[in-house]
Amino acid sequence: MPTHYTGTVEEIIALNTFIKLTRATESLNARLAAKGTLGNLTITQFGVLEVLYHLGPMCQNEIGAKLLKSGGNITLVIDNLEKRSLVKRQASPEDRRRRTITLTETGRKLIQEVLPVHVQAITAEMSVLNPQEQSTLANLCLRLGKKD
Amino acid sequence: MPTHYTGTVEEIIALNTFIKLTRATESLNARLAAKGTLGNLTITQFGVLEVLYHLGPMCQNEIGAKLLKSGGNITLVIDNLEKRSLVKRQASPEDRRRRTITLTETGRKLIQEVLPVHVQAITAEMSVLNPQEQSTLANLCLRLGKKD
DNA sequence: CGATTATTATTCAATATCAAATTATTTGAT
DNA sequence: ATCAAATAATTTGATATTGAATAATAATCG
Repeated sequence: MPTHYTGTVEEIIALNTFIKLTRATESLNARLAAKGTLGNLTITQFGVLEVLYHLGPMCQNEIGAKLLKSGGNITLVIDNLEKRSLVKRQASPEDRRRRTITLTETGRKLIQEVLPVHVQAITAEMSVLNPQEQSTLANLCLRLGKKD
Repeated sequence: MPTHYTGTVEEIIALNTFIKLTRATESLNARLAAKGTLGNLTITQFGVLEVLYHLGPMCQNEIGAKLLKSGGNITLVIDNLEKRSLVKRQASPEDRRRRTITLTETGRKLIQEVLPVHVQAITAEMSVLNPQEQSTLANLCLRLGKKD
């Protein structure tokens, strides 16, 4: 029904699964964005603050690796966060190529305030599946996402 | 382990599932992009050609609804496809606000050529899960993506 | 009929995103 | 120790993406 592609049974199943996975992720994110629980942050900005909050200061490279984003992208996102004084760049003493990124007090306060609200929103959206179903989904996704 | 957030069991499970879902989708797409099976098309351009190929000519609005993209975005993507002569805009006779988008012969040839290769790549990536697991995943995602 | 409302596409401004090129620095091998 | 290769950040150019504003057209309702 969703797939109009003609191919082997294996291909139809794979394509159908891929499409549903993609659509679930996109529509979930669209609904979360519509709820406005991200506190005037983009998804990626939120991700950067969140990773700094939970894992402590780190260089841009590491942030990019955690979030699966390119270096050039992280440079821009950090630029925009820095303009709003949510993070700051510091020279790294051991390696002068690196800039260590730290949360400012403002940044910490913001993520502390926004995170629980956003987690609530995620929890509400996910609740169409019961905990066991969610765990099943998480495990399947974990295997699919491997190789990172 | 992946989630450093402190909250209720329900929240932890939901957040963990959400993160794994997001990462699976992103890393899957990154690996597919790396394979270069998209024939010099971006994901969205591919999506536009694919939907026109399988569902026939339609106006930009409809394309946007299918792909969950904004109107402004579709205008630009169609612009870029039109520059490469892969689609063309036609005035709609019944409604002069609409532009009907049609595949050109070049566009049809391209998507016919690229689609099977890309489906193969998707099938290969999905094959870490057996067909039954894929179906389970598809069903869970379908329920999660509802409300579109 | 005529005015209000809705819909379609476009434009604009801001942010995201990647890949490729560049610069600065570090590391490793000889 | 020196030189080559690797790594970190930045810049640039192209495309994506949204939301808001606008213009053109259509539909509705009083």
